[in-house]
Parts: sequence; structure tokens; C-alpha cells
Amino acid sequence: MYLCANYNDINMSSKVRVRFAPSPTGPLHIGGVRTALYNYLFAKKHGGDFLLRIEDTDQTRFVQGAEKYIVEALAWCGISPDEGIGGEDRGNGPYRQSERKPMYREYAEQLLAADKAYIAFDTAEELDAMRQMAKDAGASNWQYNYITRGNMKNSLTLPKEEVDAKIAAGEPYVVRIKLPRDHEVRLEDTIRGWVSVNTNNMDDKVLFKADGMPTYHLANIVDDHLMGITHVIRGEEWLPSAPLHVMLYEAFGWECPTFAHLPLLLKPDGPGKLSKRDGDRLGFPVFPIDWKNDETGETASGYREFGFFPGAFINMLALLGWNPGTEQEVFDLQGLVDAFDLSKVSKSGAKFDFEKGKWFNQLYLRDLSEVELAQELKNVLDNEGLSYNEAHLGTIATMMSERATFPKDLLEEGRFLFETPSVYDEKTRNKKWSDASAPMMQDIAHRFNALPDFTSEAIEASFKGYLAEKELGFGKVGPSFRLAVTGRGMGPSMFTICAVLGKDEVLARISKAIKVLG
RNA sequence: GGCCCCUUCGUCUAUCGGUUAGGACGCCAGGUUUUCAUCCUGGAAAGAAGAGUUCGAUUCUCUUAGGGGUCACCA
Repeated sequence: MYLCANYNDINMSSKVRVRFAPSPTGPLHIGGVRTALYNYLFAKKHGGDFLLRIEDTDQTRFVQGAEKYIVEALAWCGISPDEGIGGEDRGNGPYRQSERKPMYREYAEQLLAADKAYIAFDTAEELDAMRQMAKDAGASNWQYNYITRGNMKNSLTLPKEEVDAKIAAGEPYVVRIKLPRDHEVRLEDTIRGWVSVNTNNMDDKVLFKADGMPTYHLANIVDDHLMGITHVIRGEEWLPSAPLHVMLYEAFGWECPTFAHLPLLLKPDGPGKLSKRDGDRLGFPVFPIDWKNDETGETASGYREFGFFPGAFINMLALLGWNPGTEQEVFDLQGLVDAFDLSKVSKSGAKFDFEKGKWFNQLYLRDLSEVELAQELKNVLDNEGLSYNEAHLGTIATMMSERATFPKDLLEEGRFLFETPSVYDEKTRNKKWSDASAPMMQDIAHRFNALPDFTSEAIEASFKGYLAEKELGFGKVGPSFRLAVTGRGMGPSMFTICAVLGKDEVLARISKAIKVLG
């Protein structure tokens, strides 16, 4: 039996060191961001280091710009690596596995020398034939194990001279781990507890590829060891290979780190894990920031560009699979660090809920000061090339903030504050605009025109004075007045709107409305 | 299919043998608002099923069902 218990947690005397190790095959998915976030939170919580390492051992899947994207996305979230890519080099580098290529071979050699691994000459065809044979024989589960390796061409079945000759002749080969027969591998996962697998159900995985590169399994274990990683926090998709990793630590004679396998982010509706397609289908981003695919020219949308605040984004992500055990739901990054506890991460996958994410963003938007809100609105206006009176931005942004979830709503919900309406809401027009409306608007325009100060209070007093004088209810005049000035049937206080627009504009709009609506 | 993991309201979750099973998002209703939004109040909504252990199971064990992951010279 091979055990991998949480020794690190029994005496957390050594400094906590965790890593996020994505492979640069494209944009980072929000599931990956959450994994990075949990790693970061755990490190900071325990005064440890968070490293960023790039696992680019598969040159065929390398995507230009992906690494830059990962660093930028994490930076937007407020996650900065202490060490590695995007952080300092503290002597454990390089931090890209492609640049560490030369060192992996010696570790493969080490396992070979210790009889913990062997050289295999199987071709792809031979492997396929073997699988097919097993299938034809009715074997439901085929493993590349102690039985299979006895029937293949490798350093265990061939005489040493022949192996040497093949290598000398330049024949391609791989190095596979030599798993013992019928051993129980047990590892203690911080989130899941003890996980147990028998080696009979495991494969002699390839550790070192024919192209001279290590596979994930070898490179990952070697690097984690060399970089002093104490806790491996990664997605649940790695749980099936965790026992293999335990066997590798065992083979090297290294102490294994503490494992924690995070639950997956699932589709909001159907089965399966969250994918880019779900985002496209359901109308929400699955990436932290925009990603431009250079080959197709398409852009995959990101939370940043969608209008999310980084704080809201990570707040939402953090609560997807973890909770503080209290009823608090709103946390800033430091608050998350303080409250984070790996053992309170849930075991089951979490269906992604974009609605909750929107709620978080709304909360964060409302928490902004008037100055900050004004700046957000200014950005949106500038982006659209609309002109505005800077002095009113704070008032407008604050007024609109209660009906906004994203900065762009600050404008969308009150576009009439910046543009004279060209269309008038049909439903409101049919229901609220009558033959009596035009004369009433005319009267109101006259009264407004006489106002010395066109303030919200003065406008309100004037408007109500008109109602009293004519003995009219608000409902008789208000809706059509709103329609005339804003073109809409609903919105914020008309008096504030008028004050912001200014007397000239309001009068102009009223006369235009009378012309158009009749 | 093999192996592994998981299973409380529609969703995210609290509960670490004894609770009227709590909160949040969403939804519904009422109130505030001339309107809408906001805000306030209230409501509907859950322990997959079956055994066992126990004085007592959502909680512990087993079985079944369901869901997920993984089975590459990808990570």
C-alpha cells in the first residue's frame, strides 16, 4: 500500500507554496481563474507564495499570446504571482516547462535506473492493435499494465543489447512508469478525504515522450518538487491521475504535497462541464477578458469587457464552490483571503449561475462613489462619442445607478439625457397621449419659460402649481409630459431630468413632441 | 463500458445525530414610488430512493438510482 497523507497540514511548519500551472493552449476559462484564485487565497491566507508556471510541454498545442492573456487576466482579477511568470524569479526558474526541457531527461533516467520505469518501443499501430485485440476478446477495460507490458517490445521484454541497438539506431521510444501489481494507492485529499485506487486499475503512463519532452505527469511532479510546492490545488479533472502522481513521488522517494481537488464548474442547464459554447448559447462570457483568435479573427467575450468589476467577478467566482460558513456573501479580495478555508470547499460540481453574477456586479456598481460613477459614465459616453455637460455627470450617474447593473446601463437607461428623443414609445403614446395633451404641454412650457431658476425644486413647484390650478391629477399630465420630454413611459423623476436637461432643451423637446405627436 | 468522485429549495449553499431544515440569487405577492427602477415586508420552494445503526437520522453504514470526471507519446 502506498499512502499520501496530509503531512503538510499536520505540521505546517514549512512555508506554504502553491502554484497555478496552466498550459498556454488558449484563453483561460473562468474555471481556471477560480482555480488560480483559490490557490492565491490559500497562499495569502497562510502567508505563503503563489507561483505561476507555464506547462507548455506539448508544442503542438501551443497558442501564441495565451501566456500573455493568462497573466493579464489574473492581473485584472488582482491576482499577482509572487514568483514565476508575471512574478519574480527566485532561483527556481525557468518557469516555462519548455525552457526546463533538458532537466527532465535526467529524472526519467533516474527512474529507469531504479527500475521504476522502462523504455517502450510501441508504435501507434501496435498500441491500436493491442487495444483492438482486447476489445475483440470482450475485455471491457483495457489497461496498459503489467500484463500488457509483458507482451510489448520494451526494455523489460527485450535483451539489453537489443534495446541499446534500437536506441542507437535512432528508433523512437518513450519511457513508461512501471507500476507494481495489485497495490492500493491511497491519498488524502483536503476536500474529499481519502481516495483509494488499486494499481491494477491504473496504466503504465508515458512519462517521457519520443520527442524528448516529458509528459504532464513527469514534468508536473518534478517541477512541483523542485519548486518546493507544498499544496497542489487543482481541478477535479485531475483526480483520476492523482494516484499516478502519488506513485511518481513514491518512485522518486519524495514526500508528496497535500492535494486538494476542486469541484468543477458545470453548465447552467444541461449536463457536463461549462464550456465556451454554453456561454455563446446562453449569452454570457466564460472568459475573464476578451480573447481574439488570430486564426479565425473571432473574439470570445470576457467579463471585463462585458462590464464586470473585477471585485464582483472574483466575489462571484469565489462563492461558486466555497462558502465561509457564515451568511456573508460580499467580500473584497482581502476579505476572501481572511475568510478562505480549503476544507470548506464543497465536493460537488457547481452549476454556473450568471444571474447571481449580475447581482454581484449591481452591488459593486452601487457601492461606487458619485465621482467614480461619473467616471464610469464618462467612459461609456466617450466610447460612444456622445457630448455631455461634465458638471451633470455625477448627478446623472447617481440617478441612473439604481437601475444599472453594468456601467453601460448608466447610459442605456437614460440615453434621453444625452440625445433628444427621435422616437416615442408606442404603447405610452396610445395609452397616455390624447388630444388634450398638446395644450397642456403648451401651458407647462409657458410656465417653465417664466421660471428664473430652472432647478428641480422650482420645476416641481411649477408643475404641481399647474395641476392645482387646473385641478388635474398627476396621472393626467405626468405620463404624457414624460413621453414628450424623454420619449419613454418610465424612468427617474421628471423634475430631476428636466433640471439636468436645462430649460432650453426641455422647451425645445416639448415643442417637438407637440409637432410629432399632435 | 472500467475506474474515481459526487447527491439539501430552480440555482449557489448552511447544518458537523435532536432545528418550525437557515441564508442568498431568481420567482411570486403586498407596500413605497404619478410610472419604471430602487428600497421595505411577506410568500412559494429542498434532504434521490430503499434498507440498516440509534431513543432519535438530512447528518453514520450499505444497496440502488442519478449526475460528473477520467481512461492519448493533451494538459
